[in-house]
Amino acid sequence: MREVAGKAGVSAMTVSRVINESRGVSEDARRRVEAAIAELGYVPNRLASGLIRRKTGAIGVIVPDVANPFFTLVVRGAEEVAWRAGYHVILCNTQADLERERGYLEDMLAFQVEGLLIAPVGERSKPNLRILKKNGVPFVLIDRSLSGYDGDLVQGDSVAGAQRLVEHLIALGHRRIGMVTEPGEVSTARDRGEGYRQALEHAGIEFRPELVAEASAIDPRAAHDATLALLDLAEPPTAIFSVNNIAVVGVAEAIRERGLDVPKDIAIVCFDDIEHASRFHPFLTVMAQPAETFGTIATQLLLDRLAGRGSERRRLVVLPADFIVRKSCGAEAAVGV
Amino acid sequence: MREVAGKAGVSAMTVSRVINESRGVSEDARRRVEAAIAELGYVPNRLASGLIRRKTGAIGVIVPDVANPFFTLVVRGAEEVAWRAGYHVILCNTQADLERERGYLEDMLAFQVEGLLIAPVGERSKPNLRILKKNGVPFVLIDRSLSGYDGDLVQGDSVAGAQRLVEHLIALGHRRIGMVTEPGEVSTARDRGEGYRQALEHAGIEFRPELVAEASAIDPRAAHDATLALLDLAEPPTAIFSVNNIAVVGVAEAIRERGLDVPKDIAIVCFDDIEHASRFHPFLTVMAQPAETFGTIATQLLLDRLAGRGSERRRLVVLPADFIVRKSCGAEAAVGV
DNA sequence: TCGCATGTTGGTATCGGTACCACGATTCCT
DNA sequence: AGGAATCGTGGTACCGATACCAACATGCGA
Repeated sequence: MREVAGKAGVSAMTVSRVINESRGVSEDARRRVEAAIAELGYVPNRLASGLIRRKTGAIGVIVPDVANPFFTLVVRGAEEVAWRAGYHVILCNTQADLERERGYLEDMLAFQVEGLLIAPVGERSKPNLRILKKNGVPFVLIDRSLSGYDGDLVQGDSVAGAQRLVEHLIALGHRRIGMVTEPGEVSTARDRGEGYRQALEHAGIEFRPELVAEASAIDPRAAHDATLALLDLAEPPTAIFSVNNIAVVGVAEAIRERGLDVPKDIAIVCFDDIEHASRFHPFLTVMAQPAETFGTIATQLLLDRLAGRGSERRRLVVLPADFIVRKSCGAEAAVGV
Repeated sequence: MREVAGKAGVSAMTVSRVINESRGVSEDARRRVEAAIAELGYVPNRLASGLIRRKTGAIGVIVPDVANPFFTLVVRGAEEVAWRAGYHVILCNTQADLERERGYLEDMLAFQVEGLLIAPVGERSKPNLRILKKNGVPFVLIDRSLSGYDGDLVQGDSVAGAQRLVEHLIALGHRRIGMVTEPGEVSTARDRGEGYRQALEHAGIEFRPELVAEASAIDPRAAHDATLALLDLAEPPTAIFSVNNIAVVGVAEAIRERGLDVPKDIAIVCFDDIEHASRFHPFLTVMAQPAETFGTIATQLLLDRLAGRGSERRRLVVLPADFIVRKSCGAEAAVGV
């Protein structure tokens, strides 16, 4: 920087003013400085300015798995909005591991990010979030809530969505409906289970615990194993509701392994669409969540807070999902809400 | 930090030593400092330490589209290796836009990242990379090369892979084989086109330019339009080779739109697998690239350079793809190389 | 007993910018 | 014309950590 100042025949202060486009610089001086910057290929050091201004222009996004199509889109949406607002995204992938989540949170603080978007691993993430509170860094939860959490949150309507999917199965005549779910510490899994139960109850069908198989992790393989357990019951289900798009991959593999045909032998529905898969081969009946919108809105909420425009109160955004009927249940293809 | 020092009854220097685990601190002092850190929830400021040490512990990853399953996996692989080495990943999404690419590159420099992984937009990215050279920041290209580039590079064997796919189609009796490709400024598109031509040549089939449709962008919609042009030819192709997994989504949509059946009426092959889609519904015959490995190896190369372990010469890694025969060509399913 | 190596600690300058204040030169007002 | 307001500019301290050096206590060998 001093080099630039020397070349332009001005002081470092004036260079700083030019970079930050603050007024109070003569046209003449500005031109000389800009010429010097271009010639030297000078790029200002954000660490230094961030240090004194306490603004880094970076926000952190922490998700369990970027390779999950849902979170991929969330990240893309977040990145898009952040970019427009002049912010950068530092992406962290926790692999659904609490220790890593904690490590990343601390590191984000160390990097002085101005705020965070977080899809927490689960209930046990609470102590991790407390670190944030303690350091006064604003954050917005995405997709998953935590019991007792009262901050900003963007989530889908898991209860209603799950209910709608199961009602669809019931309307097609299914009575033994299985559910493949993920660990109960994830709020969406709990909510979708609740929707599943409500649908059964409204239809006067008894809830049977043995028809709910909990996968040990958010992973197709775990869902695959859970599905096999359902299929090997004395009275296997005639339809399966998969808690999300990752699990449904394992569900399909297990069904294929048992030589069954979808939808002839068994019907499938699931939460979350599989973007490219469904365009390539529209087959699965799903509740499609507007994943990218999760990212854009959450980022918007965060940016509002950073700009001091956020209201005092918490802001809770619930995004509805689209019910898309395709072929995996044998029903006539049609689109409804 | 001074607060911690005060609480522990030592100087800031000693606190710094404890944080950095450097020796020369008594057990007694160390314990007091650690207690103070825990009690105050103190997190060291990386900006400040980065400023003086000229090490930020961050690397940048710049890709055209994180939502592309290939790059998603690349990012996951990179993040994984970086994390193990104590580095963080700052993710940038250029949307295949040159201006954004340039903006991100400058911003990464401003953030003082120690190195970069880049999948460049295309040939026109060269001036952007020159900025990096000028500032002496090491970087590794991923997936795509640039003519005349002589730095580190991790890429797939596009020529051989494409050739293998087209040979498969020829072996099944196809003679009019179309190709849906992307803009020629992307090296992989050029290489795959080359493989396509070689396969035809070896089989004594004349290369017909009208059977190659170039999509205007890396986007299913553009590929869709290009495919329609092929299907509406007086003599449409009996098979289509799609340049990648994103394009094939548009290809399939166009084929469906024309009321054709795959593989009965037309065969499809493509480069890159669609991870979740292929597990859910194994259908498409593809050359599956080890995308995650692209990320891990590229990051490893970069880390080597950062540690000064990189050799003087460029390092070029070419990863072979797996040929996976499924149902989209009507051939018997089998796995080969 | 002295000199010196070793181990522990604190002081000071510094990384590269920016906030804040001060200063001289204009311009404008009454 | 004299004073105030405005503009352009530079000087200095400082953000929070670390490199480097100096200072001190201790223990050892000669």
